[in-house]
Amino acid sequence: MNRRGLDLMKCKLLSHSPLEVDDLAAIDALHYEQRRLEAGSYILREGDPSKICPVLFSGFAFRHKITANGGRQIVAVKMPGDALDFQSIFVRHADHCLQALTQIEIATVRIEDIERLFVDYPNIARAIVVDIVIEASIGREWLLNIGRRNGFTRIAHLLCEIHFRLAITGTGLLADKLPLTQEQLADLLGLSPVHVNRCLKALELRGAIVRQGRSVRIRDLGALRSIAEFTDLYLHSDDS
Amino acid sequence: MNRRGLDLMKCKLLSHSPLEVDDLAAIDALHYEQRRLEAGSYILREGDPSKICPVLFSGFAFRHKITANGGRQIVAVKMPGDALDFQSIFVRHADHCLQALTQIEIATVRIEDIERLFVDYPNIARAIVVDIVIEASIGREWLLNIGRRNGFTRIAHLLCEIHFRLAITGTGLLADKLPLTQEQLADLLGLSPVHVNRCLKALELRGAIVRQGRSVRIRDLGALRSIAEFTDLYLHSDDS
DNA sequence: CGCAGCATTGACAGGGGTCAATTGGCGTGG
DNA sequence: CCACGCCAATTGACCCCTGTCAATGCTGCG
Repeated sequence: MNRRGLDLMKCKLLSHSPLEVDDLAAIDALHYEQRRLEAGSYILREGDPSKICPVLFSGFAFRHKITANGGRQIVAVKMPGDALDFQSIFVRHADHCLQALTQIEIATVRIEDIERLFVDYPNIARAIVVDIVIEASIGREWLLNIGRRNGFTRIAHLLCEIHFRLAITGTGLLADKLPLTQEQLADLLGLSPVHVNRCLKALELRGAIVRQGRSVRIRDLGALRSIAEFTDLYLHSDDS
Repeated sequence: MNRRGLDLMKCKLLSHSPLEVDDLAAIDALHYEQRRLEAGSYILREGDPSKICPVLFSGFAFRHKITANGGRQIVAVKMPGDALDFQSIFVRHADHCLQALTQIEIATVRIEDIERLFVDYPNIARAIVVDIVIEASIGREWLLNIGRRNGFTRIAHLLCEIHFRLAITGTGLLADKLPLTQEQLADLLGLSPVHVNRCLKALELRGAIVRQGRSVRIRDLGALRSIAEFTDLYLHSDDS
């Protein structure tokens, strides 16, 4: 069976926390069920009780919340190797929805198994919490991004972030195309789809990105970084 | 010596996590130094190494981040009883600034002492992580608030949140006045000070709040809740 | 090859930002 | 106890960024 997903997760955890051989062995020994989900499938809905902790093998997923009058805000994006819901270990109900962005493959691990790892393996426990803390840090940067940067800069910043986060497990956005529609970008950035389109056009005029068909690709990472004044400190990628 | 602050913290932790007698005793045995800080004092700056974990005895504090061109965004507000920086246990450098909002009293505990609690007392470890997870959940709601609600609704939502969070340790905002200037409200909500003023005026016209002098007070919590479509699910106040 | 859904564009409007002047509250010093 | 000065709040004028609406192009898929 394909274990690439768990390897990616180990890679992610190792990027910020020191794990020993027996820690890694314990992760390898995890029992899980692999499933493939179509783009748009719900993995978890707001208010659901916590039962599983899915790990993302391939594809992208996201968390979102919805306003009473229908406004949707994406509050986190998850990438291959990410554990999708460590927090279920700690609270009874989900405070947001978790949904597949592209077609994805996930491994569902029973929450009790993760809890056992948390109790029995201090290094893993720490790695899990570091993971939660880093996601929170990314959330804070998003608050700054949405609250205090204009559309143009905001998009540039997001593209930088996705690039650097993908780089942690090997690839970056320079190589791949962005797996987000403009409507999803809009929900992610607190903008309207139309305005996202305008800003993307402006970024292309500046030579920072290329658009071909329905896909976006980074062309000049340096330009993008300087537009966004991007620093990757908040990703804590070399912290321990 | 005044132990009211640590009692408040125990109260906060107990509101979401079951702690036993010996857990509470371990907290009581913590060695700490009490300090008083003026409004505006920095407790921690972005990039600082992690050395201490302050607990807020009285007054309010906040986290903020700054854009390269000077825009400031407040990304969290902390209230009496809150531990201000559990996350320092897990990452090497601060990714944001931590500052006193009003005059405050804090107890500084050495990070090693908290780490020891984390390792030796599983219940406390869990309570600490739950605390981190809840702060992250609040951050997600703020993303929704800033990204998808207009100024008027956005302020109403914030006032509701502060009221309910204060209620966890006994008081609510109905009784007290809001300890935030309009400029701070602006930085908190991703608005301009002028627009905050306009929205507050509108909220007063609706009868939801009262303003006297420089202070804001909730007058009709029900009205405020229905304007903001407020639910306190994301505060996880009765989760375990 | 035709349809469905996303992307693109223009026109227009409004929420919210900016600037600047004025008011008002409150602490401080005389 | 009053006057002064500072800082926050308030207000009006103006404009731009961004949202909304609607029409038109694309493009990938069945």
